[in-house]
Amino acid sequence: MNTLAEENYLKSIYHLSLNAENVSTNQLAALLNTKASSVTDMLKKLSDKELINYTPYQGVNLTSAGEKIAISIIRKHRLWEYFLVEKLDFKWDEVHEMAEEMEHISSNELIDRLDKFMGFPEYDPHGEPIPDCNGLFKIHDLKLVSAIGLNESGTIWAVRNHSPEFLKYLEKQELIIGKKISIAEIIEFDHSVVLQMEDKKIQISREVANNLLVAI
Amino acid sequence: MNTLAEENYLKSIYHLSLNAENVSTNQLAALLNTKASSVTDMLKKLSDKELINYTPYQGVNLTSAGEKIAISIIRKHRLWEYFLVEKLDFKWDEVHEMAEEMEHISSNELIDRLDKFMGFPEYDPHGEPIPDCNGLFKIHDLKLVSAIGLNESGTIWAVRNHSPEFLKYLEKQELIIGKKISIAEIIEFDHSVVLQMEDKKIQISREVANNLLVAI
DNA sequence: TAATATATTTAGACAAGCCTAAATATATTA
DNA sequence: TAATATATTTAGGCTTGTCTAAATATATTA
Ligand SMILES: [Mn+2]
Ligand SMILES: [Mn+2]
Ligand SMILES: [Mn+2]
Ligand SMILES: [Mn+2]
Repeated sequence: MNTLAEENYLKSIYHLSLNAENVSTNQLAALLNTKASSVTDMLKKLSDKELINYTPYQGVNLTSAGEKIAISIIRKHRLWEYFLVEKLDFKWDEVHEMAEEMEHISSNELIDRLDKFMGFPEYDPHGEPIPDCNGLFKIHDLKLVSAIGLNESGTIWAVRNHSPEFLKYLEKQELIIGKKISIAEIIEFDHSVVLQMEDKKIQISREVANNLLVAI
Repeated sequence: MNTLAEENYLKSIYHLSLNAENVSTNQLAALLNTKASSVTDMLKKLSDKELINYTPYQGVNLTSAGEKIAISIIRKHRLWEYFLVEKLDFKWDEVHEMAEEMEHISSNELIDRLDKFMGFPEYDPHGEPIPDCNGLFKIHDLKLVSAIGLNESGTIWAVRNHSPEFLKYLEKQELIIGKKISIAEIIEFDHSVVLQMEDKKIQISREVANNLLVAI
């Protein structure tokens, strides 16, 4: 149907669109680890296929056909991550790269049966919602730890970064999904945050706080 | 490591090598649904990588490095077929095409854990042996139904063709793995074969007999 | 063994996806 | 608003894997 490269571009446009209406060439180049000129080439192709709306110099957004494809890739990614963790006992920091390959297995019948086999899970190992076979998924009102105020509290719900380094660090600090935390102190100088947990206080950097989502 | 195209060539060379010492350019072109000139190009590449022994005009065979890769692709193919049938309830005639994609998922750790998850199965849904993580597998002395004599009997053990049409036909005729049959008659004219089964006789064409393997 | 048929390789081309360098458009800032 | 900086696109090229047509090697057959 669509090539692997096209699918990866659509998925990246989808993810970047969550933060800004239009996605720029350079944003895509950075996320896809490629050059701006390569991105321009592909944007023309996707535009010809009517999967994105593209006006030169003005950035892009997905058409509904493009969004549908993006969501189906994300559904596959998250279901395979769930499978790897729940059925094959991988850790949450080990599955992202494998899922990057598996998300391109084309059969929808396969992924729907996998979904059923696992009991229709709603969240992947990183707390992200898994779209159902119609592309629908739960949207929670989550906040970055870096964006909540002093003494506010919440429950760790999801992470914004799937790198093994980040996930291993969180695990070591016991900052896992479901944990209750509150903001004990915000360091003005470097925006580090001191978290009050049930049994201890820990300090995390601004960068960590920027990749950790809580439900208030 | 190796590209998808390279993996498919190695796998095809492996399969064709089971019947003849050296594999010809045209045999590969036919199996891979491509042109002889394309095959020649790829043979040069694989030869440069020392995955095959190639002498122009003389056909090819796998080096031990090439064979190792071919067997690992076949291991993945068969384990995924087993997974699709045993865990996701697909029928044996539905899984081959999906496995053609899944066999290229690169992680060996993943496939070893999948193997364990399923209890280290020894045969895939088509009766073919699944190589273990060291590339070792059972070799049975099987015979084509077309190659056994009048009144000889055996047990259907494996099929040589994975097309949905063939497999559906076998299922309709109850020619499934494990069934006992004997040769009741061989029609001289077109080499059709009449099989005696437990409760009935059925006649199959030479082509079907050529794709059905029995253990004597 | 010479002529013919078949198999294989070579030559030249193309699409996809990527690259670097240069040109051009947009944004910033003086 | 003019100069400068940044973002984006265009031009031209490369690699992989494919193709058709032509050349050449091997096999078959008279
Ligand atoms: Mn992931
Ligand atoms: Mn995830
Ligand atoms: Mn198969
Ligand atoms: Mn099989």
